[in-house]
Amino acid sequence: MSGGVVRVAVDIVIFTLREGVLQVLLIRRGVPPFKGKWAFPGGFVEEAESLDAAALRELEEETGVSDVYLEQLYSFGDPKRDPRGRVLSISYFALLSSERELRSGTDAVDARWFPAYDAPRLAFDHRKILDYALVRLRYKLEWTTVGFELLPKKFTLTELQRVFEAVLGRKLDKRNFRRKILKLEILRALDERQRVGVQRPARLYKFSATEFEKLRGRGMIFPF
Amino acid sequence: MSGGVVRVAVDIVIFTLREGVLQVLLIRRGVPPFKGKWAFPGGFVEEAESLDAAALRELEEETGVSDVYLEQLYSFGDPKRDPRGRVLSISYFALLSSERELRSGTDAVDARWFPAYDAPRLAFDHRKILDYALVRLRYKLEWTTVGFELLPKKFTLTELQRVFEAVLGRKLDKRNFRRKILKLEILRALDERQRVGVQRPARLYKFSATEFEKLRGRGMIFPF
DNA sequence: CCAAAAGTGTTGGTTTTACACCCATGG
DNA sequence: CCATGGGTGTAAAACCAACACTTTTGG
Repeated sequence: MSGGVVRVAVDIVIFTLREGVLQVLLIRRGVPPFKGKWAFPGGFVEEAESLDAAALRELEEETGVSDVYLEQLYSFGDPKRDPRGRVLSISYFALLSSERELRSGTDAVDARWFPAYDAPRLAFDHRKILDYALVRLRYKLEWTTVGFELLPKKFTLTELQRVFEAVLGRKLDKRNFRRKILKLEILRALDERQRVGVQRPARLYKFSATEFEKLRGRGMIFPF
Repeated sequence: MSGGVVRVAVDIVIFTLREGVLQVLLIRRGVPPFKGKWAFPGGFVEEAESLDAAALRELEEETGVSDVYLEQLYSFGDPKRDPRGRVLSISYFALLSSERELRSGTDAVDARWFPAYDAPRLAFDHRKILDYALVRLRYKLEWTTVGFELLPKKFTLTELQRVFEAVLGRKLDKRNFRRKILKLEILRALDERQRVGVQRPARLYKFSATEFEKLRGRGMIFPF
């Protein structure tokens, strides 16, 4: 029994959709190293705390949100990634539905949303983490149901399409998109409508978890 | 700056194909905890060593093989997963081509291949790691080109089909399988043949990386 | 000539893509 | 009656699943 002793941090890539743009939450570092640079929210894992619990705790501490979609992304362990010494980063990615607000205590100067595809220079190796998170998000959007996590409980089909377009970075055909989504039978059409502008109100839908379970059974949803 | 101090280990799920069966390498633990139980090869990450380097080193130390397909799988950090104290496990999975032999020094009593879908009881939380590795392997087999890593440089289409069948756990149609693989245009047909039994010799193929690169460009191969 | 695995096409159903117009609403 | 986004169908191409016989070889 041997082995070097290491400190372990979690870093969380939090995505949301604002004004039809995929955005990521960054925090400006107030202390060295990389003081003044933008970085992902995160922090050290505590004694007797699981990795998932640490990620949830940091998320809650830094943004005030809980009960969000969260999954482990990758572990970065280059011995030189942190100039302070050996720090392992277990990265997570989280999806925040577009109607949710950060805790108002979160100082606007220190925490800001940036377009995920046009982020500033990042501290540490966080650029690599972001790239990896984007790959993962694009992939999961197409093959799983995580896309709904970026929307409120009730949403229109056009809003859902905007999520796909913002993440994938390309326009989709409205008719084909609707046919494909509806054929999955994972949405429940509501009687309610929503007026967005001056035009015809759009029907609202909600994600139907029971239908989703059937899909999992058919092996159509990938578990990671 | 704070944070609990943790020891970090890598654990490696090594798959290969023997006699048409997907197998996984296990090592019998000679010391507590879980003395006598089977576990994945692995060990502690050293000072100034990256996670990937640690995984490669352990692989080489415990099996004598190097230059294999290796990718990070997931990090397990339940604080109670190791009775000795806080040990993080960064799990990896590796694919060994079927013709490669372990170092003969590897004692047959202490290191053995087991059918991956019928493994014995495992130490620590290694059962969870194995399940996760199998999910990942099945998925990557269908969507990437990792399948070739389980075969020698030159192989017949039937051998390739056996890899798919062993990993996916179901029979595939020979004609459909061949059409699908050949349509990808990632194989180069060789002039050589290989006689396996008494019957008609089978044509040999090799994986063609240049064609593979074209596929990546078309977005048909997922990068993880 | 027998046994064994290699090799090879067709058809029907499903899925995907490309594409354009009418509808409901408020002002 | 205009502007705006909501909502809808069809046809061609590509893809997928099911299915059986002939070929080559050594003994």
